[in-house]
Amino acid sequence: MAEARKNEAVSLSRTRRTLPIALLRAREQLMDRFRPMLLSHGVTEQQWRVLRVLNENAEMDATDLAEKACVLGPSLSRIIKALEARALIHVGKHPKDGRRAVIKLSHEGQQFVETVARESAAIYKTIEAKVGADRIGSVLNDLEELTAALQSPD
Amino acid sequence: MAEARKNEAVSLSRTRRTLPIALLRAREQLMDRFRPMLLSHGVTEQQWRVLRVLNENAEMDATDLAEKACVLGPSLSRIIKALEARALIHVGKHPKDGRRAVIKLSHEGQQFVETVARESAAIYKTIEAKVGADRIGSVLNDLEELTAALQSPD
DNA sequence: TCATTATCTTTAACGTGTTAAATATATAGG
DNA sequence: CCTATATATTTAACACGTTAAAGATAATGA
Repeated sequence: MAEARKNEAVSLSRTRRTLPIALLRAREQLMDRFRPMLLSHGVTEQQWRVLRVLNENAEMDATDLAEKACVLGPSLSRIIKALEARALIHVGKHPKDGRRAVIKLSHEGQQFVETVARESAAIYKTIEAKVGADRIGSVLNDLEELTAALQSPD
Repeated sequence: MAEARKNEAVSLSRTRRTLPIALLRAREQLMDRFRPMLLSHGVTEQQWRVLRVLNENAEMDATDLAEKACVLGPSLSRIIKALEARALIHVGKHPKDGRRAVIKLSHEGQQFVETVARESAAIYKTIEAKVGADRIGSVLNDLEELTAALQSPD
């Protein structure tokens, strides 16, 4: 059994100690705590990101919304249909540029966001209590630096 | 424009400075650098994770493989079919437990992993050069601590 | 003005994520 | 031995991720 554990440790150091997988695992651990709540409100994680971004920006076109909510264009097209069908958002056209959509929260959408945001904040607090706000801050700083470094030219 | 930038900064501090989104963004930045290479070899990111884990473990059942490769059971079922159809893996049954599968790399699979692993390592090195090995190590440590804290009881 | 090129959004096709349920085999208790 | 329960894997259904391409509108230049 000591031997088996040794082999496992070796394999972990190879695939697990790699940035993409470490990021994926950490994210799974986190989302496992949010998903049941989102499911109970009938939204997916991605739909929720879109709603939150809209709540902070009043009016956006699809390109900006996709960028800030971290979803791809094709996914956003489907999400917009779903959210519009539930009357959580309004979709119009830009008056000066017929290509652009103008997307905003409906009144129901705003109320929905408030409700879910409260529950989301409560879950985030339990995570903070467990992990430590300082550690979360340090991870966020590291991740921002990492992302910035990857985006820099060359 | 200074005003527009200020608004943007505020919104970023709200949705962007949140653990799930920061993890997602960092991961996207990284995978954008690996995906074209994987696509050129005809494997998805998830299939590649499965192959790598198999390369480090010789023989596994589906449950362990799914856990270590960070894919869900239903996804693994589909991935196994795809990789078996390409003869990159062999799938058998556990001799003492008819429920379990026994999955291992084929000879072609081993060669495939070697080829792709070389290119993958080269890409990882360019990332290391850009980001700094020290920073990567620090992010990995933070993420491991975060994941451990989230998994701890209560 | 007209054709060309660029930009915004959607559609298509296929693979994966997620949840629930089905299937098959093992194990435990009576 | 037989039934009930647990475990391993697959299937189903629906949403998103990813790439490529199509459709629609703007901007550009001859």
